Formats: sequence, structure tokens, C-alpha cells
Amino acid sequence: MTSTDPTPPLRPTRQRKAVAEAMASFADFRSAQEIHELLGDRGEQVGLATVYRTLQRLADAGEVDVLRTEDGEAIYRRCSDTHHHHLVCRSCGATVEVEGPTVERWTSSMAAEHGYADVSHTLEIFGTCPRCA
Amino acid sequence: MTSTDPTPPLRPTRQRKAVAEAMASFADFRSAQEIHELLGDRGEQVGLATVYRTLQRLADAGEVDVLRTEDGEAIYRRCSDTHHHHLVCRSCGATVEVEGPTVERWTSSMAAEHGYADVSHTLEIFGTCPRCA
DNA sequence: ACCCGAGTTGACAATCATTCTCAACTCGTC
DNA sequence: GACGAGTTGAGAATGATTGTCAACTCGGGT
Repeated sequence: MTSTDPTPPLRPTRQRKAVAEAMASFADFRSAQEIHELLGDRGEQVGLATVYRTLQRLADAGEVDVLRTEDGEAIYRRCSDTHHHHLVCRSCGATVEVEGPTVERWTSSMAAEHGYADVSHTLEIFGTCPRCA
Repeated sequence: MTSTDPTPPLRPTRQRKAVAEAMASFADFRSAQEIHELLGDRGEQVGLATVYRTLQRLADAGEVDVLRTEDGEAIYRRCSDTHHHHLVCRSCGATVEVEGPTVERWTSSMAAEHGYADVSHTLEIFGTCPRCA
């Protein structure tokens, strides 16, 4: 293997910083297009393609969570670095990160019971938050 | 209420039967396009738009499950009528329906803890099935 | 300061799944 | 056998996302 293939250099460009800042400025899930728009409002001119590329990197790096709306659109949100799930308000989008050993254990045992290995899972909870109730 | 608005008439057309049969012929998740193709192979000529429409009806009626692949494509599968989740093989797509009060309870309590009402959730488990291991 | 190559960017074209449009068609019924 | 509502299909339209590629920017030498 000739490939040491270290972390390929990542440059802190104006655009990347702008996206990172934008992501830090809201707590719910937003679509790439919305984020792009938000950048425009802030006066930070960033190409849509770049927004997509950057969000993808961030997602790969585990710095943002990606979800799919009912109609298949990808939405993003900054997140903590530990494994967790989301409790999302159907009406206003307010999001709470939740976690706990219960589900983790349950999914593992279900998988084991059927002989599945290398298990991972996705779990999202939707509801109406107290403020929207 | 003037609206008795009963089940709007649903006609058992050749196309709808064909799709229903097709859905019964496989046990994993397939995309609308794949299902359309499968119909073609079977000699049942059905328009793509109709396949989409029919799948949507079936999904609304709860007769098929819909999932989103990593890249946002919708995939369908016939399912039992009770609430359940899926254990899907990442490599061959083999699917097992799983259910249990544990998760249901966990999600409810999490929601309650944060004051969320009207809760629903989605949960999918991915892994490598025994045959693909 | 200046040069250079690799990593980046952006405008725009290209993809691709899904939905829309609407005239022609089919069912079950009268 | 005719009627009207529900259906269908071909193709256009939509909309998110990705690809293309020439121009640009960074940071490390020199």
C-alpha cells in the first residue's frame, strides 16, 4: 500500500467559514437552499453548489446531522458529536437531541435475534412541541 | 356535517391489480422505477405515472411501507397492517419486520419528558444478514 | 513580495426522481 | 348502448442535487 492517504488538506476558505457560522446560527433543520438563502441575507455571497459541497463535507465529518423530509429533501443541522436521535416539532421544527441506552440495546438485540451483524440504525421522533401545542 | 365523504370509489383496474400483484412478488424494498420495470418484464404494460400514483395510494392506505434511501429515492414494500419497523440487510436488501413495546415506550417517554404531544416516529435498523455475512 | 500547484469556487448545464397536464379511455350503472 | 366519474399514459414541467471546467485563492517555498 503506497497510500498513506492522510487527511487530505482542507482549506479554511471564506465560504467554508461562512457556512459553518450560518450552521451555528440556528437550531432546527434547514434545507441546503434555505441555508444558501440565509447566507445571501447575511451578505455572504456563496455559490449554491459550494453550499451543497460544504454541507456534505460537514455531514461526512459528523459535524452536522442530515435528515430527509417526507418528500425526500435533505435538511441539515449542527449536532453534538455523540450518537443521538432527534425529537422534532412537526409544526415549528424545534429540535431536541435525545439519547439513551434503551433503544440502542433494543435494536442490537433485535438484530442479533435475526443474525444481523454490523448494525446501525436511524430513529427520529416527531411531535408537537409545548409551544406549538 | 354534510360530508359523509365515504371512501371515494376506487376502481379495480387492470393496472392497479398488476401493481398489487407485483408488490406481492418480492419481499425487499424496491423503487418505483424498479417496480415499473418489473411490470414491463411481466408483460403488464403500465405507465410510470400510474405506478407512482398507485404506490402512493397503497402507501396512504397503509398497505405498503415507504422508505427513503440514502440519496432520497423512495422505495416500497408490501407490509403487514400493524405498526412495525424494519431490519434491512445493507447488502442484499432482505427485510424483516420487527416490533416491540420497548421502543414504543421509550419514544413516548422521551417525547413526554420534553412536553411533545401527538408523537410518531420512524425507526429502521440496518445490518448484514446471516446469508451475506 | 512573487511564483506555483493543489485545493476551491461559481455559473450553468445535466441528471434524475417525481409530479403535472389533459385529452383519450374504461367501468359500472342506468 | 349511452353517460359521467374515476383512470390512464405520454410527455412536459418541476425541483433538488450533482457534474463540468475555467478562473481563482491559499500557503509554502524562493
